[in-house]
Amino acid sequence: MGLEFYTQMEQHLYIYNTLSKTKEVFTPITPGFVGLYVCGPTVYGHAHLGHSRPAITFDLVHRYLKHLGYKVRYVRNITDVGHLVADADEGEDKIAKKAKIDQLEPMEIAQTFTNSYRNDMAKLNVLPPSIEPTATGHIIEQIEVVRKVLKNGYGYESNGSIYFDVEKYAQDYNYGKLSGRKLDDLLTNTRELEGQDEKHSSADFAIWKKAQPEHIMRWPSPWSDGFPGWHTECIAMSTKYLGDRFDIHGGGMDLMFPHHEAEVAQSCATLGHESVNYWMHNNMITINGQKMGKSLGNFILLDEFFSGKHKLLEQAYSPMVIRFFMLQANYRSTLDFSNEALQAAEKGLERLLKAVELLANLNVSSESSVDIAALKAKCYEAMNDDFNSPMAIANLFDGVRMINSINDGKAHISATDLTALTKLFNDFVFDILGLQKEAIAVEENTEVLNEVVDLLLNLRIEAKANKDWATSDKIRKELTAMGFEIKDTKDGFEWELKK
RNA sequence: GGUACCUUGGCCGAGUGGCUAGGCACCGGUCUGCAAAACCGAUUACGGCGGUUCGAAUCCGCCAGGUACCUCCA
Repeated sequence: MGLEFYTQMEQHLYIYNTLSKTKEVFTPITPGFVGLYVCGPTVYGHAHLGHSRPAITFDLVHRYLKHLGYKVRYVRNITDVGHLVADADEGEDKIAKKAKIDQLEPMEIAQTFTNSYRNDMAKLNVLPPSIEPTATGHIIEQIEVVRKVLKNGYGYESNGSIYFDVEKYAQDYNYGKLSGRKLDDLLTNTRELEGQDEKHSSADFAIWKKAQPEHIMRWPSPWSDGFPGWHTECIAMSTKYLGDRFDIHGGGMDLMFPHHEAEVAQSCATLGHESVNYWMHNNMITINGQKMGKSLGNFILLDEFFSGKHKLLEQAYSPMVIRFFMLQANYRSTLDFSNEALQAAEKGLERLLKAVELLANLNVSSESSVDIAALKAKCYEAMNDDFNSPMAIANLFDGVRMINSINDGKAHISATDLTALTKLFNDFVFDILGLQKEAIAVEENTEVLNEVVDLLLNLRIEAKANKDWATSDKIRKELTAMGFEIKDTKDGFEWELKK
């Protein structure tokens, strides 16, 4: 394993870079090491379906890079500053005001939703990042970024707030190179909005905001008591932990502009060069063909998927079904959620995991009628092509058919090939795709349950021996209705409890 | 309104110029007392119109629909 393993793989890993809009060969800055930064959640509510897409996308990236033998430092921030005044929902109480009255600390709210987020991510089997920095923990670093922007002449103060001077910056650098925007278009197409008078230009963005009286999250700075602008947060923390130049920066496509564009600008304005070599953006999610929004009534929390408690959901969907469903689509495509699609994914996942279990029981032959090396090559080829998990999964299903055929005695496999096939499936299904077997629903009294079911099925065998099909079918039918799956075999029966 | 991207069979979703994606559903067959599971096989396709090409789902243009951003906050 390790680096030797990587160098053995003759293919290169290609990554689609938003900067160039092409797939580029991935070359890390320091051989053997990868710095990966991903924009994390804003902790002002429980995680919804939309949060899972970037988390799972970059978990796949993280896992695959590790699998290739890289030592990955994965930084994913927690945004816990700046939003605690008036929220997106006008109708709701302003959290800061409420916080004061109810004796709730804003940090307590942030902590609650941070814990909730981590809990949901763990259920989705998303590996924790190496570093999970908070914005509130890096105020000094952000003030330092603001100071450098001012010192280099790319910012100005206005009534205690500091703004990034986009037009000045655009004279020296290409503002819009990441998102494909043109500054002229931005200036002509921007509508006039209230509260913009502090800015010289509508394209400028705040890097330090003076706090209004009701804003209780505030820090002293040379300019005012206030808080850092959101765009400053990520560039301060990414470069702190990954260096002035690092390999990969990820996030949702919705963040490309202005957030990531502003990061590029601040990087150039403070360091004189860009920090990020590869920008990766995951696409968005729709539900029944519509975008997700609170006003549309299709806003579904992750926990509601897990419990099935939402009016649009016909049933509960386990975290692994959500994960598998997402991995069956390319991360750069929009993905549409529906009950029908999720139920299909649930069955597909079951088929895949069942085949993995069969691997341990396969009989070996002196020769193989299956080509494991070719299968393995196709799986890596897929992943090396910009993390094409749907293609990798399609290849794994070819492997599933092999496994089932061998199990049926219609194909055979040598001991060496079986070892290779088992390793391939363990690597891809568990390590790279990050799937896992579901916890068994019935955990208590399992032994007694086993005995009772076996007893019933043995009675059924007797009935069958007597050709008493009525009794035999009644037992099977009722057990099936309870959620058991009954399979007759040559020697007797097999059963399992579904869900 | 502007910019970018997308539109594949009953459903989801790969695929960038000629070659079976895959999963789920459905149908036929093998197996089974009958089923289930598994295996084998069949069927259903590239939004609309026009163009380039010997040949297009794949390139170009127009139209329709969708998504994201274009504003504060994150």
